[in-house]
Amino acid sequence: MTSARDALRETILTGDYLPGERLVEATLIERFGASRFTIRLALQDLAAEGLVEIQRNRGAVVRKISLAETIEITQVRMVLEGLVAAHAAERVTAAEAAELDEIGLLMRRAVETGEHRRYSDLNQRLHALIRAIAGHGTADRLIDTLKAQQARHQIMLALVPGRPQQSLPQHEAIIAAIRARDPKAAEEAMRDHIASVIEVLKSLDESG
Amino acid sequence: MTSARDALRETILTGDYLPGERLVEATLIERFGASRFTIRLALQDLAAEGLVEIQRNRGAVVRKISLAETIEITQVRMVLEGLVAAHAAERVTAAEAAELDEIGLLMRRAVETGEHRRYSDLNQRLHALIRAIAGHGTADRLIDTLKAQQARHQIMLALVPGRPQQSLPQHEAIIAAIRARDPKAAEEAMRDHIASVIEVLKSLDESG
DNA sequence: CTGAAACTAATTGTTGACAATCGTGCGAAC
DNA sequence: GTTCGCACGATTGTCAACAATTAGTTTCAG
Repeated sequence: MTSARDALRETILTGDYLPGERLVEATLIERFGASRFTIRLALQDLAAEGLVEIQRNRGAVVRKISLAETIEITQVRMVLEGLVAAHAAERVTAAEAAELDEIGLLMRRAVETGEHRRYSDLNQRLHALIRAIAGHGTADRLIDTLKAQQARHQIMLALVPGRPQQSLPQHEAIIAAIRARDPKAAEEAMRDHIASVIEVLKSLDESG
Repeated sequence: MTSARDALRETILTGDYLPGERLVEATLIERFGASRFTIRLALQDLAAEGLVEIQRNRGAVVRKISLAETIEITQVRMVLEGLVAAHAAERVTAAEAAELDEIGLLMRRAVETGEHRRYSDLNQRLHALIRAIAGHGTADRLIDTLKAQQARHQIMLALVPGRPQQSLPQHEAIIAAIRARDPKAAEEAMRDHIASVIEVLKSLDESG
C-alpha cells in the first residue's frame, strides 16, 4: 500500500503533527494500519521531500521550518513562478486567455464583496492555471515540493488584513501581461507579486 | 551502511550505468556488497533525486533525460543561480571579493593559453564560490539536485569550440556586478550567462 | 547531596524468508 | 505462418523476527 505514504503526508500537511514532533514508527503503524516496512518507506519519502527529518537511530521528526527558511523558500518560488509566468505568456492560447480573464473578474468581485476565502481559492486557481499553461514540468515539480514545505505558513498569510486589496492589482497585471503574450512583463509582474508576499513575511519577522 | 547509496549514486553519475538501463536489485547487491534493504533504500533515495525512475513491480531504471528536459532544467538553474548571484552581491565581503577577482584573473589567463580543462575547473569554482557567498540553503540544495540530473549532458558542453571565449566576458560581468554589490546587475549577468548556455543546448537540438 | 557508571526500556536498523507480480518463451489452434 | 493463451522463471513487494543503538533511570561511590 503506497496510500499510507499519502495518508501520512496529508496528516503532516494539515498540521495534525506539529513541527518538531517525533514520529514514532509504532504509533504510525497503529494510526494508519500499515506495516512497519510501509511506514518506514513513507518516512523516507517524506524526508526526501523535506517534510520530515530523519536522524540515524533517532527516528523521524516533523521538520521545523523557521520563518527565515520560509522566506528563502518564497524567494525561490518567486523566481520559479516568474519563469513559469514567462513561459505561460509564450504559450497561452485564446481559450486559456479567456479563462485567465474570467478568474481575474471573479477575483475583483470577491474583493469587492469581501469574500476572502473565495479570493484565496481563486488565487490558487490562477496560479495553477498559469502553471498549466506554461507546461514546465521541471519548475512545476519543484514548486509543488516547496509549497508542501510551507503549507503551514501559507495559511497564516491568507488572514493578513488588507492583503487582497494589495494583491488584486498585482494579479491583474500578471493576467494582462500573459494575455499580451509578453514574457518579460509576465515574469516581472509575477515577481513583483511574490516579492510583496516576502515583504509581508518579513514584517511578521519583525513584529513576532 | 549508507555509503552504498553514495556508491550507487556515484556509479550512475559517472555513467557506468547508461540511461534506460535496468537496475536489478540482485545485481546491485553483488556489485556493492550491500544488503537488499540498503540497496532498496538507496534506489528510493535516488528516485527522489530524479536520477532513477521506479515503476511498481518493474524495478528501477536509470532515468533518461531528453535534451528538451535538459533545457528545462537549465532554465530553472538560470533563475535559481540568478537569485543566488543577487544574494551574493548583497553579502559579499572584501576577502570574498578578492577571491572572485583572482578566479576571474585565472580564467582570463586560462582562455589566453587555451587551457580548456583548467577553464572548466575555474568555472565550477566560480559558481561554487558565488553560492557559498550567497549562503542560500534552499536554492543551493535545488541547484545540487538539478546539477546531478544533468551530469551527463554537462560534460558535452565543455567541449563546444569557442565557448570559453564567449563565456569569459560573461563571467567577468558577473564578478564585476557582485564586487559592485549590485544585486540586480549580478542577477542579470548570471542569467545572461546561463541563457547563452541554453542557446548552445538549443543549437545542439537543431543540429542533432 | 552530587556525579558518574551501569542497567533497562523504548525505538530504530537489518536480515532473511515468503508472497505477489511481471515479462518471456513455448505450444496449440486457427 | 501468425496469434492467442498458458505456464514458468525472474524480479520486486511485503512481512515478521532479531540485532543494535539510544535515552532515561536507578544505583552506588565520593
